[in-house]
Formats: sequence, structure tokens, C-alpha cells
Amino acid sequence: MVHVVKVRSDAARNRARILEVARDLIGREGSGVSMDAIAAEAGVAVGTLYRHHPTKAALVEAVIGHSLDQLAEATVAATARVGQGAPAGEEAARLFALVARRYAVDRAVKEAAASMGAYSPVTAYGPDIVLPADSPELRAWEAIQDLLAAAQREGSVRADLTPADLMALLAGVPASGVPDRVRDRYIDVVLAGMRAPADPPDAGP
Amino acid sequence: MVHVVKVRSDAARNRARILEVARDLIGREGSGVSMDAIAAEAGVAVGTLYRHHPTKAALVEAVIGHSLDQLAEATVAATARVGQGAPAGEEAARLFALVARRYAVDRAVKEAAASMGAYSPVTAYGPDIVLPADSPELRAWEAIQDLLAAAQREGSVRADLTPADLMALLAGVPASGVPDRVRDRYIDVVLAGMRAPADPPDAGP
DNA sequence: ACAGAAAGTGAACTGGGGCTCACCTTGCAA
DNA sequence: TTGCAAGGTGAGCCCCAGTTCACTTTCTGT
Repeated sequence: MVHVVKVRSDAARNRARILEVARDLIGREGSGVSMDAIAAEAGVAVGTLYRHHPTKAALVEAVIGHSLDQLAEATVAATARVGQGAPAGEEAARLFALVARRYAVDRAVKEAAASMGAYSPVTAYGPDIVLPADSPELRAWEAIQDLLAAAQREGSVRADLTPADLMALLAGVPASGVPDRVRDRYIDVVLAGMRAPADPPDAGP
Repeated sequence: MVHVVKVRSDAARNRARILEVARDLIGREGSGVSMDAIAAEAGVAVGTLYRHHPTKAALVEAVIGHSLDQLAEATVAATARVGQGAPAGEEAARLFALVARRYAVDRAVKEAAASMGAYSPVTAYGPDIVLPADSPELRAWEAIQDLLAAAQREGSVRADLTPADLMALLAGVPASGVPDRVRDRYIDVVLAGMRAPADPPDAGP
């Protein structure tokens, strides 16, 4: 006879509040914020943080996972629209801008994207984590590959960009401490660069 | 009677070696390296580091200053060539690529460039330092303004970019842990984006 | 209402990094 | 050769951040 012990209400409340606060602080200040700061902001003792998340890395991972899921959803949706005939270039541009804007708001995700250096499908926190098959992130990765390939076939994105390049370039867009309008200009510049052919002088298929 | 005390030979040797090692380590790993690490690598005790540089920030500043001087020189030279009739767009592109490549090799300089956020002429270390009038950095800043303006007049660079935008965008080019060839592609993308017109017609994200 | 398990608490431990300083070593001028 | 100030040394102090755990409080099934 298996007892499914119900979660105590205060525990659930704290778990939620901690995640909420962590998302806010880590998103705004990056993974550098101290556990003490998060605990204080959540009106909770550090020990409670550790009851819910065994380590700081785990907490950051939980926070990132949330953002990643949202991006994954948007990515899959965009790719699906392309599959139904939407122009790949436009969908790609819209999605890339969305991702870049998210990076601007979510420093931890940006750090993760930047640290993936490239060459491994996404990363949660630090370069040592491998994705489980069938995770939302993995599906998003596949969707991004498809979307990028479609846009490239269509000629609206440079052919020599890999998905990893894409992530790295978007993560590179300066965003912290920059007014929204300026940041959008930066995004525009980078997207324009990805669109342009590989250079007038000696290019040509 | 003023005694101009000669510097002791061992002191001079150590001073040079410390700067050499600091340039290497701070350049490769960023300003995060510990003083202990630098001291060890230089074959010297921490105290000696502090004899020559009162604080870690001062050491980092010294290291950055060196790179900055070189970039300043290149900038002034490029602007001078434009003054003598060289095409501004080409000179600008060459210089920007040089700067971006330097950022790739010199993380501390990149950090500084990124942290200038914008809106203040250059920064040595941290956003709180104001440039002395007539420093090489200040002259370089003026040279960059001229060069950028010339390129924009010529139509080879988007008109809505400020010098600060330029620095920020170049600093954003992903470079750490990336093979040279890939890094050059990133630079190419960003430069292309700066070149392209702001897409006055429709389209664009 | 109550027991006891789950959850919460926060002082204290750990480790790392910047920096100091009381005490040696050494280059070099006399 | 020698005196001594400039220079070098490194153990140790301080502070900060992650983590632990013995103890207290709170929730909930009975």
C-alpha cells in the first residue's frame, strides 16, 4: 500500500515564492546573485532554499529551464508555421528577435547560451550538462535546425551559419544597461548581418 | 640636492615580468584571475605584486592601458589615412575587424568595452573612471568619431550608429572558446549588419 | 486536540580571493 | 667591504558566498 504523502501547504507556497523571486533576481542580475539575497527577498531562510534546491546550480537550472521551455515553445510554433507555408525568413527573423529580446531580460539564459560556446545542443547551466532525449530543449533544438535550414534554402539567411553560430550571435547582442530602443537597434544590426550574403567581392554560388 | 635614486635591477626585472604575465593571464582569462595565480606564474610573492601595483584594479588598468594604446594608435592611423583620401568604409571595416579580433584575444579589454555600456568616452577599468584630457584614449575616441562619421557620410555604415553602439556591438562578438575561423565569421556578420542600411522600405523584424 | 513527520531556521563551517605587514634579502653607493 | 634603504616574502587577516545541521516550528491525518 503506497502512501502518496501530500505536500504541505506552506512548503508549496515557499517553493513557488522562491522560484518566483529567483526568476526575477537571477534574470535581472545574472547567476551571480547570492543565495542569501534570494532567500531574503523571498522572506525565507537560506536553509529553505536548500531544502527545495540541493545546490545553487540546481536553482539556477530550474530558473533557466522555465525560460527555455517558453523559448522552446515559440521555436516549435514558428517551425510549424513554416511547415504550413509561412515564409521562413520572416518567421526566423521574428523568432530570432524574440530570443534576443529574451536574452536581454534574462541574463542567466543569456549566460547559458553564451557559454554553450557552440557545438553542443544547448546547455542548461554550465557546459557539462547533456540534454536528456525528448526534452523540450532537444525538440526546440531540432526545430531551430529546421527553421534555419528553411530560411537558408529560401536565401534569406547566410548559408554559412550553423544553429550554434546563431545562438552565439544572438547571445552576443549587448543588452544589459541599455535602453530598449538601443537594444532593438543592436538586434536589428545583427539580424541584418545574418541576412546579408557572405560579401560582395568574391562570393557567388 | 635632489637624489634621483636609480631603480634596482631586480625590481625592474620583476616589474616587467609581472606585467608580462598579467597581460597573458588577464588577457586569456579575464580580470577574474586571482592575484595569487599571477604571482605564482610570475615566480614572485603576492607582496611583490602589491609593491608594484597598489591594487588589483590598478594592475588590470595597467594591462588594459597597454592594449588600449595599441588600439588607439591603429585608430588614429586609420583616420589619418582617410584624411588623406583613403575610402572611409574600407578603413573603418579594417579597423573594426582589428578591434574585434583584439577583443577576442584580450578579455579584459573586451570587458572594459562592454562595461562602458555606452554614453561615456571609453573606460579604463570599471565605469567610474574618467579620462584625463589629452590621453591617447581620448584622442582615439575622437579619431573613432571622425572615422565613423566619414564612413556614414560615405554611406558605407548605417547612419544610426553612434561610436558607443560601435564599441558595444564589437564587444558583443562572441569570441571566447571559438576557433579563429568561426570568430572571423561572426565578425563578418556583425560588420555586414553595420553596413546594411536600416531597411527603410518595409520588411525587417 | 495531539503526535509526529515535514518543513523552516540561522549560526557556524568552509574555501577562496584581496590585501597587509613584520620581518628577511639584496643591490649598490660610498 | 659594508651599511642600509629599496625590495621581496608569505602567513594571516578580513570579507564574502555556498553549504550544512542540530534544533524549533508548523501542518495535517487521526
